[in-house]
Parts: sequence; C-alpha cells; structure tokens
Amino acid sequence: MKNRAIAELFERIADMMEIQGESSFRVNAYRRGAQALESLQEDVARLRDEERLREVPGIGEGMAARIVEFLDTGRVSQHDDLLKKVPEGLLELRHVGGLGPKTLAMLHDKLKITGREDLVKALEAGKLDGLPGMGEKKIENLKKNLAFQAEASGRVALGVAWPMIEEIMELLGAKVKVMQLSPAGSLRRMRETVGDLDLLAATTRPEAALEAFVKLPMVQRVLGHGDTKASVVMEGGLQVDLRAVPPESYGAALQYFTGSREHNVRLREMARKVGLKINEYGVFKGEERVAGDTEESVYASLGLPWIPPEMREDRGEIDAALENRLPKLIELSDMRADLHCHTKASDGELTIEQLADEAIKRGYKYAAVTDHSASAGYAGGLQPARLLKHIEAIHAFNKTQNKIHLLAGTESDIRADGSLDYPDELLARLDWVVASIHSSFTKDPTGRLIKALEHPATCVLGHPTGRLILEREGYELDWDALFQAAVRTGKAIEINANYHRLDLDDVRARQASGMGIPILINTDMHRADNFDQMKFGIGVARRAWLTAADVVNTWEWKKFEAWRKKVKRD
DNA sequence: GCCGTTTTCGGCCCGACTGTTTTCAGTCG
Repeated sequence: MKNRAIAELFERIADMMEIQGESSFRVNAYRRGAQALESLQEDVARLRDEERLREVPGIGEGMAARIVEFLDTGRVSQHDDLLKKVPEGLLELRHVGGLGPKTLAMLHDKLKITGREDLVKALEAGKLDGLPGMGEKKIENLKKNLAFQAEASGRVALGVAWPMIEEIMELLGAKVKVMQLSPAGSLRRMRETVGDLDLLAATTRPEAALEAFVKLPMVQRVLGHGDTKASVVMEGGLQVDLRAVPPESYGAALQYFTGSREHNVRLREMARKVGLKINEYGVFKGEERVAGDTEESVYASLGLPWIPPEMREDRGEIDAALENRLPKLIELSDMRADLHCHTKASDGELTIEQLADEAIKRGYKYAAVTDHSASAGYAGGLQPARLLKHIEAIHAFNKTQNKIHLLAGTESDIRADGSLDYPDELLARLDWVVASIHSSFTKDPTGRLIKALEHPATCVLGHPTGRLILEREGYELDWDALFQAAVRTGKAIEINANYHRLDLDDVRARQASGMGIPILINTDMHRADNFDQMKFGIGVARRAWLTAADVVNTWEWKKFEAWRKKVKRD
C-alpha cells in the first residue's frame, strides 16, 4: 500500500518547489494531490491497474504519471532532481517557526546553509546580521525557535489534547465573561492527533479575553498577542491559539477556524462563483454582510445544510451536502454497549460488579467481559480452568439483576499460526470472542487475521492494525483480502476507542462499513475512566461517516442477540 | 499542476501578526 508514501513524496516536492520559488499554484496542486492520496480509501496501485488514477480529484496528467513512475521504479525523477538543488536538511528546517520558503532560499543562496547544523553555526558566528530582512529581533527569534524545536514534542494525541482544552476553557470562562467559547481546528474535527489547539471566543471585549488568556497559569511563552488573536505555548510544549471575534461573527469564525483548510478553500471557491465572499467575519455580497452569526447561516448562504465538523476534510462531504445525502452521524448517546472490557481477572482494575455499575452509569444495556487469554502472560491472561470459573461468575451475576446483560467473553490472542488461544470446546462455551494480535506482529498478520475471522467462535477483530498513535506503526495489511474475509464471514471489525489506538482509523472504517462490514466501537477499558474514551471512538466513526445503524453496539439487545447468534457459530 | 453551468486558457481563498519596513514582505493558519 503506497498511498501514504506517495503522499509524503508529493508534500516534499511541494516544499522543495516552494523553496525554489515555483508558482504557488503549482505548489498547492501538489499539496492537494498529497491530501487526495491520503484520504483515498482504495490502494493507489489498484487505481493505476484499472487506469482510474485520473478519476481522483486533484490528480491530473502530471501527478498520475509520477504515481505510475513511483509504482514501477520506487522513485520519482522530479523529486530526485529537486533534491539536487534543495538539500534535504533545508527541508527539515521548514518546520522551524519563522522559517518559510523565502527565508530558507535566501539562507541557502547567501550562506550556503544546507541544514540545521549550518544554521546554528552561522547564527553563532553572526553571519545572518545584515542579510535582507534579518533584523535583530528576527535573528533573536530564530535562535529561540531553533532551540525550542529541538525540545518540542510535536503533535499530541487527541486524548491528551482534550483534557487540556477543557481545563483552559474552564479557567478562561471563569476569568472573563465571554459570550461563547468553543474549541475549533483539528480538535473539533476529532483528528487522531493535533499539532496545536485552537480556541474561539465570541466577545464584545476581545482585549480582556486575550489578556486573560496569555496570563493563564500554564502559559510558558507568548508567541504573539494582537488585537484579535494570541498564540501561546503551554507547559508540555503544545501551542494554543485564541481568536476573539464579535458575537455576530461567531458562526463565520467558528466555521473558518474549524477548517479543514481544504474544506474551507472549497467553500470559498463555491462562494466566489456565486459572487459571495467568505471570511472569518461573515459572508459578504459586495459590502453587505449576508450571513455569519451561526455556522448554519454560513452553509445556508451557499445552499448547503450544516456539515458536521468531523466530516470537513474535503472527502466528498460538500458534494454530499449539495445532493442532500449527508448521513445522520452516530452520536455518543446512541451507544448501548461496550463489548471489549477487562476486569481484575486479567489486567483490569474492576470486579465484574464494578464493571457492570460503570457500564450502567453510562446508559449501557449490555457489555462484554473480555479478559486476556491463556498465552497472554504479560497481561495475566486466564488459563482454561480460570476462564471456566469466570464464565460461571459472569452468568451468575446476570441472574442477580436485570439492568444489564453481561456477555462472558475473551479477548483471545491470535497466535503466530493464526489459531485462537483456547481449545474449540472452550471457545464454544463463551458468549463473545474478540480476536486480537498482540505479538509476532510481522508474521503474516493478514493471513492470521483472516484465519481468526474464519474461526467459527470469533465475533470481531480487535484493534486490527496494532498501531500505537505517535509510537508504533501498524503492521502492513492486505486490506482488500482482509475486508473480503470479513464480508464473507459476516464478522465485525472494531474501532478501538482508546486514544492511543483509534484502530481502525477513519479512512479504513469508512471503507469497511461501505463494504457492509459490521463495525463495533469499543473502549478496551481497563479502568473505570477508560469508559469515557468512547467519545474518541465516536469521533473516528463520525469522521468515517458512520450512522448508528452501521455500528453494532448501538443496537437494541434483541437485535444484537439475533446478530450475535448468527455470527458466533460454534 | 489542475480544472471547466461564465473558460481547453486563464484563473486558482483570505486575513492577522511580526518585523523590518516608510508602504510591505514573509509567515502562519
């Protein structure tokens, strides 16, 4: 699967062309092409085989040829040619704050800077003094930003950013009377990682809001502080931007700062064609302001229904909105169950009873106890005798109350040979089997997952790629083969809602569901508060355009039971 | 480089902030 690799290559080509002073339109064309490849659900190699590359919006004659070249030879000659003119090290400097393409080109030209080391030396030697556009402050900032980048953490996981923005909003809300306060940006779109936090305030006194913001206790450094906008770096290195707008512009600003950039560009192109102009203050016809107090009004001015933030990625949502076929996205309140939960029996913290209580608190009607299996020694996996007792205990608990149905299940390791981790007769006694790979990641994962799907006892694949966000790439899978096996067997695939995993991801979940594969959203909880990560799984599902009907654990108990009995064929 | 209910050529989103500038370029989102 080369989609990502080619997307990254196109990004690099765009960066290098920019430094070369190429037309920004050509540069943007490459960025659009990269974005298109990244959102692509199909394998780009297959598109090529079927001569359908040109059908992808943003891929024209030129980029199609480069994709073909890469697939055939593993290289793109244009990229290699550019690398001869723009050193690799220069590209990395592109991400240092304040260093854009123009400055880099100038530094390369005048000082023969080819990378970070060169730049640090040149700065120490005072060689930047007197260069065009290089004043005292700029050089000072450059030194700071270089040092800062060296220790900066980069992107953070959604689940890390979430509580931070909640805390900031609470502190800010208590200090200043703002009319409305909302997260925006990739956080509001529920992207799996975020590079910074965007916050929007609607207020008649922007200066007070910004002043309070830059003085929040967790602010480490103020990057900028103007009349309507301030940027700071929080403890831990995460950048947070606050934008303050007048209340009548709140909708337009929220729309604008939620993005994505690609989505917004599309909207503004549409606006231009009908003689409107959209900016963060509203929608304008000439001088006249025709919309902008709410997001709905902005979309309505283009003849569109409101589009949920999670869909705003320029992945076809605007066409869908135009044709009035936006799905009614799943919501957290639709969830009736969590079907991947651990207890004290293996490596969880709660007893069966406590687990049930916590599930009931969240409004669930059923849940599955899925402790680790025999060979999962690292996680206190249950040997067969203990599992038998565990099953009995769970079934006994069900008889003591009628608020919730607990399923006696397992999260069975998929062993290196693709077999499940208990004898068939024991698996047959379980109500529910989640099958997951936890070891031997490189040993034919596709084949093992398919074999696990084909086992009659298996109900669902847990965290199918094994990835850990920002830590570990998932194993390479043959998605076509895997999804076809899921379709053939009727089994489900999980969106693991733990924010370290979010596995399936949005693109794959959309593809799987589109093929008719039942999707589950589970937290894989080990502690009570893990249950609250369900919202991140819902975020992935919404980004995948899923409705409640697409997700098995929104179903009523009776419907679920009928499905479960059909799927689990012992 | 891509694209077409105004176009196969001529367009391509828009504004804030900073710093180096006497009127604007570069960067960023």
